Amino acid sequence: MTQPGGRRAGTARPTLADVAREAGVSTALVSIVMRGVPGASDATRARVQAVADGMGYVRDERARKLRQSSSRLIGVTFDLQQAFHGDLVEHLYGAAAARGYDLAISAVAPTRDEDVAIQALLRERCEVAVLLGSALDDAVLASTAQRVPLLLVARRSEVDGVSSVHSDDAGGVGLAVDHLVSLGHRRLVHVDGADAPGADDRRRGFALAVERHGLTSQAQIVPGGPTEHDGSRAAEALLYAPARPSAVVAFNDRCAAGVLDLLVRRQVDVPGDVSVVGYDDSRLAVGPHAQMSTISQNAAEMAEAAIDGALDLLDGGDPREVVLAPHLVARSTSGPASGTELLD
Amino acid sequence: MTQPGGRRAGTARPTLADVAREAGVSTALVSIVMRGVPGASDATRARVQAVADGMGYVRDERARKLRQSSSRLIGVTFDLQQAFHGDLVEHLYGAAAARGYDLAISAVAPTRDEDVAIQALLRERCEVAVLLGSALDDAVLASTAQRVPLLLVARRSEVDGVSSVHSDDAGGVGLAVDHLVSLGHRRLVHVDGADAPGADDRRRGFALAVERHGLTSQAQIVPGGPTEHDGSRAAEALLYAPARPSAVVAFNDRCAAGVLDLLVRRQVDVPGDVSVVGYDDSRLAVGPHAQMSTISQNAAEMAEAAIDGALDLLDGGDPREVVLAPHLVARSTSGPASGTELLD
DNA sequence: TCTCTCGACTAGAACGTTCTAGATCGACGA
DNA sequence: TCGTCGATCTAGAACGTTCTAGTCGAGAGA
Repeated sequence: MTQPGGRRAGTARPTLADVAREAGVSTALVSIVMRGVPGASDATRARVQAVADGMGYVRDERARKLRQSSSRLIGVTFDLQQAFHGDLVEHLYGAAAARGYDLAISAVAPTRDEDVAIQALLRERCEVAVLLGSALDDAVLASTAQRVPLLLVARRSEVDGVSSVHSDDAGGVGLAVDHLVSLGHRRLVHVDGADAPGADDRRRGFALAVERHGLTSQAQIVPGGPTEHDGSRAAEALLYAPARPSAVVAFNDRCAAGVLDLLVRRQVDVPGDVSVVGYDDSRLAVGPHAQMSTISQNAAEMAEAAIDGALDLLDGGDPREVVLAPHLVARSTSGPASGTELLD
Repeated sequence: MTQPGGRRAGTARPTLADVAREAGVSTALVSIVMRGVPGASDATRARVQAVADGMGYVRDERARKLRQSSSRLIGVTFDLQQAFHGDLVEHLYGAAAARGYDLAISAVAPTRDEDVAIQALLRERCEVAVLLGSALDDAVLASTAQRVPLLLVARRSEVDGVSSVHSDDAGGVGLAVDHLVSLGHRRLVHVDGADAPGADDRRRGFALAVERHGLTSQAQIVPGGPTEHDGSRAAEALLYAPARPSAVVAFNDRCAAGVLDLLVRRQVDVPGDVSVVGYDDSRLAVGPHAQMSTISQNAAEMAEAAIDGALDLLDGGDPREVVLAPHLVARSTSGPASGTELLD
């Protein structure tokens, strides 16, 4: 007994034809009414709409997209574990809807490869794929770009034919350094992101910024990584360093959270003794356990730029790289340098 | 110039008909080969496959699902902001694939209502909808259930015709209490979840458990909430309480993180002076800043149960409630009660 | 009165699959 | 020699929508 009485109500969903029969008109007319396009009188429009509502008609997106010449569908891959991706996806929904496009989202996770996620999108026949923080290497990106127009978000692309939207990582770290220097800090340290995407740029940005302020000799770059654990480990090492820094610029918020946690545990006053600045303005930054000063990438702006870039690519525009300006969000983990700092 | 030369390569994706023409066979045969079903000789199978690969053929999932009597599609709504939902979605992918089903995921976020997310799934014609931690009220759930079989995850359902999979919240809190009592703790406090889903059950579970241990008079339930901030606030109040508790059972991990953060800031030793147990075993629990003892809901098991329940519903099975046993994960925020505790 | 236009509506062909119902053909047993 | 069978392949109809190319009146202009 697979189909009989036990079957859920409403499983046989009404189609255009059902509505048309009920209303005594053609399917084409119902289609016109449902889409809200001109071609029907107000009277019949109202009548058909009422019948459709009464029957609980919901259009079949699959059939619609199959028929339409363009599917008006944007594919998005994102990492389930990354909070910032969540923010981006949320705003992508809005940005796409505003331009009359739908989103097909496909998740990436430890047990679900990026390839698998992209393949699923291709099968959905999205017109363009937006990859959030892709970890694919250039060769794979290039071959994927043969199949579908590609736009990378939060990652740079050197691959021919692939657009990208990312923030100015070097500049962002520069903002953090400027902020700390303006608070009187002189001994700055950067806990870097090791080989994480964007780590090179942020390292470079730190080096440039401290040089700009003439503080290179007092600055230091220590090995870190993208996780709390990396931050924690790096902070521990710093505590035993001969000249303890007065301010830390971490690779990202998770790393900064690790740094903060260790400092708090060791009774180091933040920001009294040491200031800490993160990067991303993820949800980690706004918990009460860390009203973290950080560099914000502005997910909404990034999402808008991504959708714009994707549609431009669809219109035959040339691939391009959009670099967004990040901005500083000063919260409670950064403050004036202590007296001893100012003296040296 | 919308279509001309600038167009991305590969935009016109090959169809079954293209492959068939190229290989000199019928579309039906290509379909047979692509699906890997019997009905083609090994020789032609290999030849057609080669042609398809050469042309970069990818099947159109939309057309396929339109044609198939059953779409073999499971719709899932999840909250982009909740880490545990991410874990669940990951395992849902696996569980669905193992049973030959695809997943259509639709996100819920502050700017994207659950209604909107569900409507999108209905348009995709999924056969059954799995709602993670739905916040819809019973009336809306009931009317939605008229349109598509419904299964709630991580939430109880009193609604007729709706299945659910959730863990035994009361029992889980009981495990936490048992654990703490076995470590010698006597003065227990529960920072509750206010009106968050599941908070009632957990509150009840705490009351039952302390009663079971004959500790009701020394136990206390204080108002909290589901966020770090709530936990922090509650912990602050506890520090000023006349009889400081020796162990805290928090509503969830975020709440526990808030508690922990405040305790650490106030130089309260965890678990030396106070033990803290969370609930969820989310990623929050495993950061280095809090190797948190917690109650784990086991996302993988829950996802399996959800898919099983959803497919059972599809097969005409009666709606049912599956209650999973949570288990304790003892990490470093819970330890033996201090001497003073043991004396009283 | 005859044509012309315009609004309201419809018939039927797509879209790219899968499925049902054959067709074709060589082999094999009687 | 003939029918039968199984393996291999194909024609054509679905699926539910949108789109193209109409039809049909009614009113306007000549």
